[in-house]
Amino acid sequence: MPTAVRTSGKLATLADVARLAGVSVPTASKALRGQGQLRPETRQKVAAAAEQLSFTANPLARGLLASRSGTVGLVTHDLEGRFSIPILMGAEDAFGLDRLSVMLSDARGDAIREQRQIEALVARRVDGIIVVGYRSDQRPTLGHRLPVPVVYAYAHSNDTSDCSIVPNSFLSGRLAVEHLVACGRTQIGVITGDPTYGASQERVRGAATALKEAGLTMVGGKALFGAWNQDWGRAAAGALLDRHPEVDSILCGSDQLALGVLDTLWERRINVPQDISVIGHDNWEVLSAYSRPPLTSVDMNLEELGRRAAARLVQAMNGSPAEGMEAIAPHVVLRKSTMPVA
Amino acid sequence: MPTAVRTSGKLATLADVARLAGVSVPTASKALRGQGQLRPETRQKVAAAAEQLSFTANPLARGLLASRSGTVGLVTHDLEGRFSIPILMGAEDAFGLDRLSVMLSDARGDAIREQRQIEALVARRVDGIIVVGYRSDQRPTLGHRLPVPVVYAYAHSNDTSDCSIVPNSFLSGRLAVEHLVACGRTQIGVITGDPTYGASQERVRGAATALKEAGLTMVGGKALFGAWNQDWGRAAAGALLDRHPEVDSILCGSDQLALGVLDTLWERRINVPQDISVIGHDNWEVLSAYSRPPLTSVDMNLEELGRRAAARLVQAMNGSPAEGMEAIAPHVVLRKSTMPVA
DNA sequence: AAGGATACGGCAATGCTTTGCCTAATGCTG
DNA sequence: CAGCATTAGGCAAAGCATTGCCGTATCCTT
Repeated sequence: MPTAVRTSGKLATLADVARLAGVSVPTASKALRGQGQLRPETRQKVAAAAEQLSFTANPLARGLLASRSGTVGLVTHDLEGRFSIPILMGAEDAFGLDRLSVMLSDARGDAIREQRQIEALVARRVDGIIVVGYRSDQRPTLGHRLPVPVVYAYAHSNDTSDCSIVPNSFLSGRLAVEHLVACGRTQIGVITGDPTYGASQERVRGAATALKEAGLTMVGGKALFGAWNQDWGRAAAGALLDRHPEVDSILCGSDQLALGVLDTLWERRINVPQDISVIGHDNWEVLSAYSRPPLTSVDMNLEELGRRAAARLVQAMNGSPAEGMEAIAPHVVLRKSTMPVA
Repeated sequence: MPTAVRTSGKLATLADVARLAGVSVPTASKALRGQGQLRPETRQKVAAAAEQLSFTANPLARGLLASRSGTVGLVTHDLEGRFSIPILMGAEDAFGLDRLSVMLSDARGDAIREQRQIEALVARRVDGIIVVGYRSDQRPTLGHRLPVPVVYAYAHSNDTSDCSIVPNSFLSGRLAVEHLVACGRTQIGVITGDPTYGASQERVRGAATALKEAGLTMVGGKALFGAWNQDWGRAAAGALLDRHPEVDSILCGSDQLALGVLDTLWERRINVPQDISVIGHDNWEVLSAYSRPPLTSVDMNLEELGRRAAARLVQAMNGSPAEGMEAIAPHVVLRKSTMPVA
């Protein structure tokens, strides 16, 4: 009997176990949970019976008694997108260690929908909720009237007394520049997306700070803001090259932008990474690993972010809620689009 | 009091509602569920009380009694990948938030892990399970000894008495060819990925069938199998062009392959779509929508697949399990990489 | 051998909702 | 006005696991 799941009809209850072991139900419970005063031999008898019947305590009954369901809700806004998924994986991972199950729901960027999802999760008696935003930016708090703790991930709550876990975008920009500087690049241009994104601005600030520390300035004096797609990457790269042919490296706010930049460089027969090095952001493997050349990119460590969020939530569920914002440090993933000057 | 979630302490129980309404607990229950013989005025009194306290029945207690938890498990193998997510969204959609919640777990392609996840879900008393494969291919059944119904999505079970919902890969290949033929293309080459993928073979079969019906043959006589990445797309396109310069269209087994093909065509200054039309598979927006030119692609309708899987599971949970494999029809998403010959 | 201490394990209650059954009250009919 | 048919709503049990409390059996001590 190798598989543990072998029941085909109803699942065994503790009463079945107790009967088989020849003890009362409470005794069986104590035996399995290591409680009470029982002879070791009794415990073993019960354990054997439980094993034989593949018994697992009904979490509904257990939860009813403990006023804990052992489940957490995860509300996301970006399920088809790039960012929720690693966060979700990290969270699932971390919750698994605490024997918590994740109830998933996708609000698809709709606040009304989100409200309904939250209500549904609360109605389901989840013990806590993680809300994953669809952009790394501020978002409205859910308030403090919910009966369970909430942790905000990726997007942070506008209420500083909430607990939020976010990527360290400032550091992302800084690390990218530091990498380029380490490669001996001195003429660094910055192309990024929608300027209304706080993360975008933060990265640029981080980059600017690092440049200043290195005694450099951004080529063109400022970052080129636009849209988060390949087309803008192409266009912006063209403009940058036309106006500032001295540029020797380009820092991009996303991998998609970087792909667009690579397109333009390719078109103009400019060698990457020798003549111009390119670094992206997000490290979206499918884009970065197979581009030509494969793209060096700043990884936000989203799985770690998910794990942290889960850990914070568990903490809060155990009565020690955390406050404020915690930023997860990114790291640079080296590929072939950057290299030291010859 | 606009928000429905306003509780800050413990959630109201039915006893609270009953007390407020001045009736007994069972009466309150009947009133809210539309059961029993009650005066309309009593029902309203109870309804008002419930509303005032934002009462929702504790699903743990309810589930305990009904032997139904109101949750379904979703085991995926491809959380970071492309395919699970739309399926998951479709399923979530179909279950509806008030009725069934989705418990997510990611087995990451590991059979042992999967086994554990399934056990955990069963231990949680889910009412049913959807297993999403990581490739559209055959996979081993979980057997029939589980206490809850299982539906296989994307990958089908090797046991035909299981219920599986899969993409119609044959039709994918056929539709792609039909589209190219409708564009007046007659020299159609086929580039695809790993030949061990059943879906890959199926698509090629579908394409071959459609070609035959149109009185055509595949350029080079057979499909070029390789790997599922951009590099192979580039290489295979190069080989195809070298050996068969007459080719006027290329059918690719994935969008990534198609991007590689576009690279090579671009490099050789061949006009897409005029000189050679390119069609991809999977319709992965981030890749297909921003390539140059944007890529026409066959969409597997994965959300629909998820919805169907959910519907089948609900059916099975209600006592009418379905058997066998159901295939979801794909559709072609037109973009700029294909056009009629001038 | 008798008294007390200790080890062992059972009883009952708890958490919350649902449903079948039964009683009390109301209304109607002759 | 008496008696039966309805109607309204309460009581109790069930579903399952957990835990505090208490009784009993065992053992030790003197």
